[in-house]
Amino acid sequence: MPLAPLFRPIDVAPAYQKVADAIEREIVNGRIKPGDPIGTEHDLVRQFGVNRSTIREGIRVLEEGGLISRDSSRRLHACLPRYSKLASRLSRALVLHEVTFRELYEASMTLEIASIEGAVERATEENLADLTDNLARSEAVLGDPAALAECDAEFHVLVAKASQNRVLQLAREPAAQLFYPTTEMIVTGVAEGGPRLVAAHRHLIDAIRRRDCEVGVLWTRRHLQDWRRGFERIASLDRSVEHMYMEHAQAARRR
Amino acid sequence: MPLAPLFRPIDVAPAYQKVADAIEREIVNGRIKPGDPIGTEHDLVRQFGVNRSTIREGIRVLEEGGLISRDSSRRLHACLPRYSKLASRLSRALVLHEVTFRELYEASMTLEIASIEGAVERATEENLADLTDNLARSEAVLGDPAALAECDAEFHVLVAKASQNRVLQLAREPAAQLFYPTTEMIVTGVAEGGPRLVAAHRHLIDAIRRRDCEVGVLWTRRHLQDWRRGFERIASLDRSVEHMYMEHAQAARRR
DNA sequence: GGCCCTAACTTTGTCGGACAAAGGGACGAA
DNA sequence: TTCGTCCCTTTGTCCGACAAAGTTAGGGCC
Repeated sequence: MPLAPLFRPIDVAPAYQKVADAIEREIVNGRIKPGDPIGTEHDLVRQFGVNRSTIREGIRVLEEGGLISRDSSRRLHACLPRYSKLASRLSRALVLHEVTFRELYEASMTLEIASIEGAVERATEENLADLTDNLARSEAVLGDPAALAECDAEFHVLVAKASQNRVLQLAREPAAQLFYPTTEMIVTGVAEGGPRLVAAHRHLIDAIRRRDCEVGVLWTRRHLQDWRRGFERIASLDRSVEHMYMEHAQAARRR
Repeated sequence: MPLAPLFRPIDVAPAYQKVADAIEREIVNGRIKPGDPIGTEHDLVRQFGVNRSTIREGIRVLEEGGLISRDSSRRLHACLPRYSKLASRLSRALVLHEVTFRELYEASMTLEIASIEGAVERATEENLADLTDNLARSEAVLGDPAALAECDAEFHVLVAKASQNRVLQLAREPAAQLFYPTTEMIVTGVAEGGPRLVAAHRHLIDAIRRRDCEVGVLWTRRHLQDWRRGFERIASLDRSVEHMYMEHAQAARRR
């Protein structure tokens, strides 16, 4: 029979990690609210009793995690992590794991259908206005594949927003970010691609406005199947997402 | 008419950020492969021509992003970001955004159904063996809510794995991590909770083995509805996920 | 009194150097 | 060969320093 343990495992984390953990704890448990100032590096040096270099390493960790950021005057304050930034981390991970477009397609089918269902059920007038505005802009840039692809990405973000479900919003984003560059390629290569894309968006807005779930789901399916058909003219669905696609995700992250 | 621009915007990012970006680029575009050594801090000092403090700040950024890590002897090497670690960042974000359990429930319903559908279609013998093993362990710890909740979380990770869709695996994880602590509470508070949970798992494994999609979806629905009923005995679905839940996610991240 | 401009102060980003602790490798002894 | 020891490297941390950019305070001007 083993002895009752006398000692707890000791915490051997490096100091910068402990600094980051301590600040993270205060933010996550709500004692520091988003927007609250964190104090200057010198303040933290005094509070934690470690060197400024150590503090700065801890700050980098939190900054990268999106928990704190620097305002225009570079002062530190807590903030709400932004979905698009976090999602781009995930997109990056998916690329490194070499997921296939088939996985992307299948997951997106599920996620986008769930989004439209939520949107049909709960979209507000404001959501609809945003979507309509997006549609108008899409029509205006029909001849510009890059701009159209960007509009398409934004359209689906808006649909997800209209679902009023932030978990869904977050869950769909990583896959969606990887779609974006291929959409541009498809619209460039397939003549009827642009008009079909915009037509699908119009039907989706209509379905949301009329609260017609079935039509919404139908057109989401068609929209994604269109993407698939277009993509398969270029490459196989079983191809893994390639590294070049990351450039777009990186650009999106900085925005 | 505006003049044609003579100059490109110059890059004013701080040096540590440039260091991180440069290394990230090499990893993401594949010139440095997961597992490859990055070199010592001193090497990087020489290569980038900046101070070691600056290099170290850049390293922290990449480390937090999961792109590089240190092995047993603390040497740096590139690595594949781990889903569970990234997902816990997202879980943390969801908590800070104060998402409701209703959002969590709705999104999970979609994601877990998609997982089981994929698993029914594509699960391998090995997946089934893992699931069966998990079931056995669950039965063994029926009296221990914390252990059972952990088994439940693992079960659904295994189902997602069996779907062979890594995008789905990643998408479901943040929401799933937030479920875990409530499962423990429910199993503790509701006497028949544990047995029902294990029974549902048994039916799910059975459905996967027999490739019976309908039954799989049915039991996933029931399983989640059970959770919902249990949860509603404790609190309203419209309550936002609270800060205390993060403690579990944090523990999971370090693992 | 209110507003603008300058000067002093703060804060950040970066640098150079320093040292203890821990790990790895080489070298010699058994 | 295996073991133990010594040395070197690497990391984590500290100290002090400085330029650039931002902030604050004070004084002069309307």
